[in-house]
Amino acid sequence: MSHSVLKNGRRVRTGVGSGELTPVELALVEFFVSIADLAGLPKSVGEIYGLLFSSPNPLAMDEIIHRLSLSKGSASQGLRFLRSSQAVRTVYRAGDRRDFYEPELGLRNLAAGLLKEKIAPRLAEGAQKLVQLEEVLSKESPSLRKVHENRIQRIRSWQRNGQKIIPFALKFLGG
Amino acid sequence: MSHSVLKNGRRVRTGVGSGELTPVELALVEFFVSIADLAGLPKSVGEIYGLLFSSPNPLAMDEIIHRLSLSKGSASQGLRFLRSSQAVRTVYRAGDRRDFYEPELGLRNLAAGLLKEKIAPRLAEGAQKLVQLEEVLSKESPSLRKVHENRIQRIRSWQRNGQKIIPFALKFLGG
DNA sequence: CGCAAAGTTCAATAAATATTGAACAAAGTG
DNA sequence: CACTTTGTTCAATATTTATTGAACTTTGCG
Repeated sequence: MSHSVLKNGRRVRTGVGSGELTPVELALVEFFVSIADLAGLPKSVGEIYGLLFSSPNPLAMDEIIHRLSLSKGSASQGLRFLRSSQAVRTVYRAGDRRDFYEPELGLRNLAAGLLKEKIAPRLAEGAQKLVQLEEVLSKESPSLRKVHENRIQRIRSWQRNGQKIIPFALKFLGG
Repeated sequence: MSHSVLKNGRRVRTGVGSGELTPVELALVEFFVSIADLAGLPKSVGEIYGLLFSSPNPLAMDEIIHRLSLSKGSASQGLRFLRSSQAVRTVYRAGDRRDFYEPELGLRNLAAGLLKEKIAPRLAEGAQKLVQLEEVLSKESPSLRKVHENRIQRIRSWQRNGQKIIPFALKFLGG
């Protein structure tokens, strides 16, 4: 349990040591891993957010690596994603060169971040495909073209309705 | 209906044959593949829905297999998923033993189906984890427990807000 | 019935994705 | 500056997930 590894000189007090999580931390990490999975994000991203969520104070990357037994690469990439989607904030600590991280706790902001970072670009790409589509439409027989124009209208209507919801849903989550 | 490969060795030339898609079909299939990807569904599911979406008339499984060059297994499993999430309906054709499929075109129903089939079970699983969590909470030091109780409250509030949105969002999508 | 077409299942395999770790860059520190 | 700590990048590898195809079940028809 508490292998409090005194690294260089005097790091005393390590509540829980290397690669181990308390039961509560473990449960929270698992919870967020399952959310990450649902959202199509790497497990490591869920683990990192979960650990930060369970921590009373901000953590630095090396602590995250240690507690979760992650590689430096995964931790760096995971934090980059969480930062860029505003799921995590950096916190500065006097006399420490490392960046410390704390989780965003507002669902609204979490959702908005994911939306911007993960979903919006894909939807744009999809819309792009629709444009290409219109170009080839004219080459079809009139009857088939009518069917296809109809269906594409349908997609357009989906897009409009989807757009309309967003600001509204975000407001809801803002509580 | 105009497509066919006569099995007695002769091919009757028709619109579009084996494993080929017209440009419009291709664009629609790609569109839905990118949506499937966004939603964390297998590519094949997107392909199947896309092909059905582009088709003026219902298609049978063997036609889908042929046009998309899919295996029987993928087609069967993909259709099973689409059926179970109500993204696709079976249509009966007199004198034909095969099941024919047509796409659901209403965004509301599509969304509701995905929600029920893919999302809801995962969220239930997540809620389950939270229950386990409460059990171990009591073993923590008072100050840490306070922090954790707080954060778990936060998750609860996320869940409540999420729930509230759903019927509302569906109504929005209802056209 | 017996046969053939339609559809399902699932172990093996292929394809896609995440993770690792070693090489690199940046930024303080003394 | 040389040195150490911190953080990034990305090719190689491990892990996860989807797809295939052959064996099986089911269904309808003569």
